[in-house]
Amino acid sequence: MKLPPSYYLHNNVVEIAKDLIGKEIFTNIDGEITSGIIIETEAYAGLHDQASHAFAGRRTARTEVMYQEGGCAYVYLCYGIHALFNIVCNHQNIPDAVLIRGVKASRGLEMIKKRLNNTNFNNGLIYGPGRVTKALGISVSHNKTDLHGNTIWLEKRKSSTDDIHILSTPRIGIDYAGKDASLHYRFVFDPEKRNTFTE
DNA sequence: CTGTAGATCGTCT
DNA sequence: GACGATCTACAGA
Repeated sequence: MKLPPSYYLHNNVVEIAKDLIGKEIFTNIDGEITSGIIIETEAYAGLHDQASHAFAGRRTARTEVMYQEGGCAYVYLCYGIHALFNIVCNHQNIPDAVLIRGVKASRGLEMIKKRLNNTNFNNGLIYGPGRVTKALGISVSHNKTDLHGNTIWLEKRKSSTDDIHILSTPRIGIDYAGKDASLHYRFVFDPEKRNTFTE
């Protein structure tokens, strides 16, 4: 049920970001398997998106991962404290990525609680890119991890998500992006319908 | 409940 | 040398 390599090669990263809502992300950290169902994402459309680290072809040691073929992880440190997890998309040399901003805890609940220090568990609803990585045990050391391996991977679920319940809004915390700051590149599963995610 | 200061460090100028 | 795809705690109302 893992998402196939071709899934990440689609040339419209905005559609991928939307489609990722409802997929399940797994991590195996030191033998501890935890997972969460994706409920919030943001698309970063590489070359033509001022909000993207790779805007206008910026190519540095940090952004190099984004130019790899879709299907690997881009994890970087934000504000000196938080690891932010992105899924690299599209073909080689096209630096598209999707930021995972929220999940609903699914497998390994006790471990997830422990990682979150038993605070803000909120019935398993985890909002905020920094908290998602904390809950799943993802750190900057997982940068460039191949998403088809056995450390971090994504799976399809039986019940697909109904598009009607996916809302789009502008992205968060990117005021520096000028006109692109108003693009509806953020996708959220309707908070009022989130109970349909119950197993 | 709303608003804001402080934490903390890699990355780019 | 400045700042960020953030989060938390705490102050004040």
